[in-house]
Amino acid sequence: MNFDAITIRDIARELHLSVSTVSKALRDSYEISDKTKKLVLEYAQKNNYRPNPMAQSLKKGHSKSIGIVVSSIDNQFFSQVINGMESEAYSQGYNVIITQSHESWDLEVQNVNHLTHRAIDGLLISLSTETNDVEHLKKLQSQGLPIVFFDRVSNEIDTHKVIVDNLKGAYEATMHLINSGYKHIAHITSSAITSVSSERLSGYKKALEDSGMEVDDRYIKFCTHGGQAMSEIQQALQELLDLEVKPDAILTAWDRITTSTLSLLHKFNIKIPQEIALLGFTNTLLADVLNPSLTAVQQPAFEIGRKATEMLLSIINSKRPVTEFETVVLPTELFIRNSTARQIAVK
Amino acid sequence: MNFDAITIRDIARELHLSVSTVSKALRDSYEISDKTKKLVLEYAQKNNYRPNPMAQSLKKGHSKSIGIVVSSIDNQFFSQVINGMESEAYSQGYNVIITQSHESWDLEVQNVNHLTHRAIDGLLISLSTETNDVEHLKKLQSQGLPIVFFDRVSNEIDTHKVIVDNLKGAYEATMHLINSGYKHIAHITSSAITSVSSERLSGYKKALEDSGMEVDDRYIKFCTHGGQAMSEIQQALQELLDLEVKPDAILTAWDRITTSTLSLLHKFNIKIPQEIALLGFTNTLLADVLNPSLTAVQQPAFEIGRKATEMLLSIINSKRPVTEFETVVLPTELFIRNSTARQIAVK
DNA sequence: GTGAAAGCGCTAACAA
DNA sequence: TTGTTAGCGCTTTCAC
Repeated sequence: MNFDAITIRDIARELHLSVSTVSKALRDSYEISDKTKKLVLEYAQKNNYRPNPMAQSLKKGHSKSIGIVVSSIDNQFFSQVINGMESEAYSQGYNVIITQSHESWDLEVQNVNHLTHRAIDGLLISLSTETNDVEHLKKLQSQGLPIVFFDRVSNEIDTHKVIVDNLKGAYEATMHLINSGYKHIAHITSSAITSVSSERLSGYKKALEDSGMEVDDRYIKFCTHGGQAMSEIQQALQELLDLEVKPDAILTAWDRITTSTLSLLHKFNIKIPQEIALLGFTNTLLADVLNPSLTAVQQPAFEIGRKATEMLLSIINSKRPVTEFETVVLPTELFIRNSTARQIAVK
Repeated sequence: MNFDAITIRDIARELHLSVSTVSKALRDSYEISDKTKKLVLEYAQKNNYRPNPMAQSLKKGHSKSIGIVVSSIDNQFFSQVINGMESEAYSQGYNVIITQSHESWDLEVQNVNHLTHRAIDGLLISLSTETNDVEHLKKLQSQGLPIVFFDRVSNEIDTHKVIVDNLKGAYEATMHLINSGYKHIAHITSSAITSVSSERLSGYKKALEDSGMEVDDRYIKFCTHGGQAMSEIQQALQELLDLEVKPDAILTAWDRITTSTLSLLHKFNIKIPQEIALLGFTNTLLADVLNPSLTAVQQPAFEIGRKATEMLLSIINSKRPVTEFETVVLPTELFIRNSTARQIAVK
């Protein structure tokens, strides 16, 4: 299969002009006479000429597009983030290329390599759960690729970052559970490697400690694959249910873990919140219509994406190397719904 | 900001070799001695050489990547479709570039133009709700860009297509409602322009007719923006509720309309299914844990994506122009849950 | 086994 | 106002 698209050269030949004249006419250069411009433009139009973006990029040294790596787009948090990114990027004349790591380090590396270097002018990335080793990103950065982290960041790399106040978000969430009277609050999170998990874990612990409650490791479960597999979460949950004192509330730290836990509690026929209350980090638009409606810690996803992109573009457009980096911390918001409603004793 | 990445030329200069030798060594050509290969490879490795994909694409005439246009990735149906596409594409050494039209014709055209021509080797597209005019696609196709439609197709363009049996899906869904005893079944769908909507509408009508029930246009509501705006759906719903005989069941034809309708019914404090039953097309993974659990027509999204990609790649890899096109029709599946459960009269 | 050179489609400095 | 030319980084024939 090959293209029979016309090139600038074809136009030049046909019109008995030089390629440069055509090129300039097409770009409406002041050097070219109106008559020639008109001629060229009309011919181009008629023959449906389109510049070859690759040749343009190669020539100009940039592609006017930025790469995005997220773990999974079927996570409303990330799709909202991406909407924010698109919005900012488009407004500045950039396009975005979206790829998914599916929480796998291998795929992350593969995607980054594809997007790599010059094919994109900059990279927006949220690390996969598995990612521990960020050498692939360090190298790219040292080669001059502007990178901005959002959500799951690495502290081994110095660059702009956009995160939320995970500690506070988890703290407030846990406090809400404590204040509602729950006594045995479990925490299901992903791998402790990620910045996000460890901060949320700290918030959870701090709330317990500040309330004079004991932090019991048996109530903390890690899903190292980020809960991509239901089985992983099922096992974590089963272990919690097998404890001599079952938890009466669960704080889930990740979008997918939250929704999966909800599904599993249904499957196990456990009443929420009567038997176990559930409070989760999630950006699903359906929180209100879940059964029960879900108390949730929500992140300003669109703004995260918008801000990260704005920062990335500022690096890209900077005349000189940027060496001063900034970390923007946005607030989370707690929406209280029925899944944590303390039951009034029914007589 | 500019890159100081090394090129094949730098390696050649440093190693006192020619560019062509380096190029060949890098590609492990049989012409090059092991010694030289080793030398080049090591140097490249050490200095973290990466080929410039744009130059490669320009030279080779293809980019090994395919473009995807969907209306919105925060729709589980599309994210599942995309997963299927990625899966097939990766297995054949292709990458995917995802863009969103947000149900807007303008954005669709803009995205297609960006992905356009040579920057991608082929296009997978589901039309936006607004899209009526497909000239932009016709032109591209006539220039040789392989295009495969999925989900929302255009019958003005002759190419491979992957769809589901929308008529049957809607027919069975409506039949389920009828058989459950519902008498006044409303239908909320998007713009009738799209193939999908009109087929589903036909299925709905056919079921009513086959059951000897009257098709009443007042019970059919169109959301021309695909339900992107909640207000649109709210108005449709309000009009249904204002009818002298309120519907006792609603069939929603689109993912977003389904979930929004559910939210609105909650907001209006309408009991589902007691007052109004709800049955919708949706691929959300949360159908089981919604309140109430949602009877849904689900599409084989992953397979749609996989199949469409397989077909696209077959065109791309075809030696000669493909002129025989095929439309694959996959089945939908009806999952019966509580949102349509006929109430046993409680004494 | 290695290298010179042409060219993918486009842009832009410089000539005419 | 128009044309010539030299690349952008890479691949690939064809010489040596």
